[in-house]
Amino acid sequence: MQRPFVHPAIEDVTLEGVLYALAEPARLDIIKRLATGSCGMNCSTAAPVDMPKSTQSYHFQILREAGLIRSERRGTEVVNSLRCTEVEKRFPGVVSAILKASGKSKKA
Amino acid sequence: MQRPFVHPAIEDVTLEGVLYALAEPARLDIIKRLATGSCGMNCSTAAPVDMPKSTQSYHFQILREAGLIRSERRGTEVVNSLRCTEVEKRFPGVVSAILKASGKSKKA
DNA sequence: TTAAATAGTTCAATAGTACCGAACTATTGT
DNA sequence: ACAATAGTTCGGTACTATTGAACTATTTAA
Repeated sequence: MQRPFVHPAIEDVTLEGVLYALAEPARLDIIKRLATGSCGMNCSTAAPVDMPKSTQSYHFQILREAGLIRSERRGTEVVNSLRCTEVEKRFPGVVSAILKASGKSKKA
Repeated sequence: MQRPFVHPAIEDVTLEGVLYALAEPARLDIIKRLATGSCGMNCSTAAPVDMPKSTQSYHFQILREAGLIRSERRGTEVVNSLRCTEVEKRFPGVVSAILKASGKSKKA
């Protein structure tokens, strides 16, 4: 039996959970990818290329439970979309500043 | 022999490191405490009350290596201060938005 | 100048979390 | 009904966090 996806209500979303989720480069990557496209993406498309499916699944679960994404099954795939508007209202500037900063790399 | 404190140059500070450091509630707590006082604080003062010293030391090291604080020995104690201005210039809005958001708690 | 007090660091062992292959579930198309 | 596709769950291994005990650094006082 597969458990249905759990999405916390926006008022139950915690800053700790959001930061924890975004602190992992692979997960921040997923969020960045979702942020570029305007529509939802399936897991394989949103995740880094050579990441094992079980690891993908794990990271999507963390992002979902942190309140950053919404996942819904559409046929054989699971479509993931950002909950940016809600999260931005709850913690103004946090996710947007992180996304903006995420382009920067270490200078050589 | 005790190793001297290591402080990364601001251009070597990574978003990943900053988020990782702040994703831990104990460490965010330390940063919040340092942000309220305008001057530096020793480790015991800045850390949560009943945290063992070895754990304190570990967390301060993470914050230091992430580039969020500067630590310097002053007599028997180590004075820690924020590197907010620098970090804010490198990743505009990130730390300030997190600090602003950090007051919010789950609704009952 | 040594001894005690204070403040923090380091070490090493244990406890907890992440990662990923293998097996499983759900849905669609033939 | 069967194969294909997309993702989930399980369980073992590998990594990370936490902490008591021992150590280091500095100051103060005898």
